[in-house]
Amino acid sequence: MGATKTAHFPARQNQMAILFKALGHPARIAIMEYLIKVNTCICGDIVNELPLAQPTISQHLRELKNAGLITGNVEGNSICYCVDEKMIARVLAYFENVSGKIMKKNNCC
Amino acid sequence: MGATKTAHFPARQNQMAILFKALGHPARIAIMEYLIKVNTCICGDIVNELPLAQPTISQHLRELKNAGLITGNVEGNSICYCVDEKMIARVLAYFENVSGKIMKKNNCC
DNA sequence: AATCTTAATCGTAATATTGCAATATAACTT
DNA sequence: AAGTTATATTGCAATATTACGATTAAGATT
Repeated sequence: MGATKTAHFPARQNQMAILFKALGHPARIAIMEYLIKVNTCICGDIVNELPLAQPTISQHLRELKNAGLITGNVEGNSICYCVDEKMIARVLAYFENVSGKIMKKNNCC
Repeated sequence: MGATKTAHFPARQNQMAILFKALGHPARIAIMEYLIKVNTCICGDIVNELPLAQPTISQHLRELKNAGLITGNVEGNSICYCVDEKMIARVLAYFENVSGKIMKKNNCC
């Protein structure tokens, strides 16, 4: 006991959870927002931008990349990271769907 | 070391991270989706719906409530949980904003 | 080639999360 | 009041996450 019972849930729910989990840390929110702000891809600038050590940033970048939220392209010496629009669109679509279902009626307690 | 350096990030980013973190578990996604599906508020039915023990569900419900994603109202013997539309709307707005900023131009690597 | 720069990886300590059995609490039922 | 039902809390084991110093890997620069 202690590990998430991933196998007991449908793949779709697991996938959404992976996306949200990746966004569930202020450093990773900050990285995403910075990437969106500067648009053109950045790498080690993030280390200068955030109050965390380089290995920690690298670790957070890997998690965002594993979740599919960003991509990293080797560019000579450095690595160029950028937001993956498709994933953002996917999360947006999820909430639009959810939001629509709630709005229908919410005669709750 | 080991704890998130919350104090080093702006409150807004911390708040968004709390919301996403709460959604970052398949059981909590399942609970949210179930609540949305049945609309009218439910309590212990969730225990029958999901493959987790009652204390575990109770714990997940508390986390969703702490994040502000659901509300729980005492109704006689049982407790009636429901989705908080305001929070869903807030997350939706976040992604609409983010999505709009990305769409502008994404001439990335 | 020696050095510098950039970023990943390794190892590890501190802390958080997940899950559940056992127990507690609170309201309802008889 | 005693029993039932519904949910929360406690305590704990297993596992995951967070953060970083030290090191490594790989391309760039001199």
